[in-house]
Amino acid sequence: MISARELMRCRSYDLTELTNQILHQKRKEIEYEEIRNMYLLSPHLLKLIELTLLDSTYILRIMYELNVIPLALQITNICGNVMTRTLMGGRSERNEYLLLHAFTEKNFIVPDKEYKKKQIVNEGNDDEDLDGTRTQKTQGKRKPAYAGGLVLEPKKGFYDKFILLLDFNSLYPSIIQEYNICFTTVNREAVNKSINSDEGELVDVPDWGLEPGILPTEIRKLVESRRQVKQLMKGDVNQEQYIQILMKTKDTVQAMNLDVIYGDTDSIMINTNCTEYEQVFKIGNRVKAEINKLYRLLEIDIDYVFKSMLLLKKKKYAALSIKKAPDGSLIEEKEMKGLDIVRRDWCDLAKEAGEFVVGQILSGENRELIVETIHSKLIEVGEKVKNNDIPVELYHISKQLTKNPEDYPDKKSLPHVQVAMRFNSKGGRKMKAGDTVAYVVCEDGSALPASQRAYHPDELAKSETLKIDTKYYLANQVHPVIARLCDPIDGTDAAHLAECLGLDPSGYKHAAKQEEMDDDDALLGGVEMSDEEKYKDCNRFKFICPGITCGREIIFDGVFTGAEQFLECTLSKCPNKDCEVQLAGIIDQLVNQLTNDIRQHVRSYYQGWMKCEDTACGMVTRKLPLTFQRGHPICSACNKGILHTQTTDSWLYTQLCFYQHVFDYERAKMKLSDKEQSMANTRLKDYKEHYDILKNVTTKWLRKNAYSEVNLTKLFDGLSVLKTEIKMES
DNA sequence: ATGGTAGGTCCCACCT
DNA sequence: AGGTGGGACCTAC
Repeated sequence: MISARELMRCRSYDLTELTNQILHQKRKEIEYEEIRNMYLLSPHLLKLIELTLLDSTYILRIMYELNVIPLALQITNICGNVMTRTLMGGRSERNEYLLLHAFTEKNFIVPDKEYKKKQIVNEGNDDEDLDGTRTQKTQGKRKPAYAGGLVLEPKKGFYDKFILLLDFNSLYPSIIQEYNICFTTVNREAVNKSINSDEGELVDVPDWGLEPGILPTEIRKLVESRRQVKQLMKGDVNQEQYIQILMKTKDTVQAMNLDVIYGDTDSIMINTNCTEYEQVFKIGNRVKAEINKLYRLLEIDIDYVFKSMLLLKKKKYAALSIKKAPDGSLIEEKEMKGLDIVRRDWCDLAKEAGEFVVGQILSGENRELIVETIHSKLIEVGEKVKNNDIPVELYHISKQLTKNPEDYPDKKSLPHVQVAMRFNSKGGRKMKAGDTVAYVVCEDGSALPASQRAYHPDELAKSETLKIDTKYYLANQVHPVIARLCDPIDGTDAAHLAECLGLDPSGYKHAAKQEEMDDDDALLGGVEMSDEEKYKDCNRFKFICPGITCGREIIFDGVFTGAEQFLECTLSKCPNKDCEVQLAGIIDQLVNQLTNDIRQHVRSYYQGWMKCEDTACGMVTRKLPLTFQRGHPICSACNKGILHTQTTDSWLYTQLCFYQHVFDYERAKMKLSDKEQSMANTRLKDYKEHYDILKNVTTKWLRKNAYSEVNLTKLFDGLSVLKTEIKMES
């Protein structure tokens, strides 16, 4: 059981489940009451003995299948600990032994191990023992000892363009190597002070000149040997092609807007807005190259290319990954993270329905068709449930006991604890901490809340009166799982989904979708945007006509006006009929105006007005607060929200692109009819140089500023956080 | 005594 | 009635 916990993921780790999962055999369970009876007749007793021996062979065969002994031996050889201890689980002891050997070899004397009690958030005397020592009986949340990985707010929604997933390989080990983090190199006093203070002061990274520490050296050995093993396992598949891609990276000169849609700790997801596999790889490799330049050892790499993706929440998404097989064909694979479907505490009925829905959404089919298919599937599920046409196993819900059942202070409303208590009261095998309890929610004639109507599957099987609570399963299992998946999908909503399942839809709001589109999203969104859309938040270029009798405000929205034989250039003359001013003749004034406008925007960008992200607070300030959380300024008004700059670099970038666009003669020409194009090439062609002058003004500003070519901002935001982390923020 | 933090979701008690 | 905070569980990294 312990080894299986370490080596595989499973709903439950009891022998019946493992035998089923690994050996694909059905183990016969004997109920406690039966055992006594089996002693009454010798054939029955023989049967009992036979079953017991069979259990032993199951255990041996499972260990064989999982390679338990060779793997444990390998770990023990590497760490130099005791093999029985390896087999007993517990990871830290293995690390301790590995380091003890490494330090001893270098003639260090290692201090005795200290056992420290961990601080509980809610200070109080309630779990103080008689002798005054603090116990950890109340496993209330501890205050985290240090800050963990940053998780970017995802740009939720469904994507059908290729998504790149890049991640740092073995981030923490690499950080340790990159910055030479070791017990021997880090200022331990400062670390302890930092841990014990509430402020979480930062500790400096070790000086660059120091000798490599023991920890980084050991980690390098481990990472190297792991890399070798991986290489051996991979064989020579794909290598040639891999290198070739790498070589062509330089060719991708085209400036691109990298749209970072999500990231968790050591990874970044980029919407490439692209539908060509090879092209996606080029983009990915460019990013990779940019980032890897920054570090000595830290290395980012392309992990996945997703063909379509449903991004729901932090740590919750589904995607269709594609890989090239050795024969060149593309292999698709579903990748699901965090969704209810991958959790064991939802019943299979809900999970299977959810799996179907995810499959549909990712299929890339026509949206209306998908919605229709989902609806009819739900109608089918609803009817099957009502007609008792569902195998009872699909209703099983599993939850693990984290304490022994009797140790829960509030067991009344924890279904799995109640079921375990009843099970234990029968005598025989006792369910205890770490066991997984299966239960079903039943109608039992009482009016109690669902959480108090949970029964062991055996109780349901034996009872005449208990019945599956079908409404609970439709409303509280299937519906929420499906509704969450469909949230970003247009054409359906919680109420409609409920209706399909045969539930009363009035309780579910026909609410608008949860759309969290901010300016950034609009700018970089997943769909290819029209120019109007892309530049909708931009300031237009306005100019007051200097004509003595005119003074008209002229708005430049493009190069050409009118159509066909009446086609004109916006620079030819003032739009005021009675005004004779030739705009192309006063190009210097226009250049001045444009330069001023751009300066204004750049200034406002550097002035750095910030706004609190908490809309309830809404604080606007230029004063940088004194408190930071992982590199982000915290609003001093509400002490909660993160302050964001109002004129963002991406906005400024778009604004400059907009000016460029307005004066782009060649590009505007492409959109004209054939007849108009020929006019643009003849009668109007002299205006081109005037537009070019204005266009070049903006191009110069775009070049001048770092935010121009590639929008890596978010990405580097993430990276700077990583840098902060290695300063061991407490 | 027996790796960690971040984060979503459900449920209940408690408050306004 | 509706918000909030904490416990419990499970997952991502």
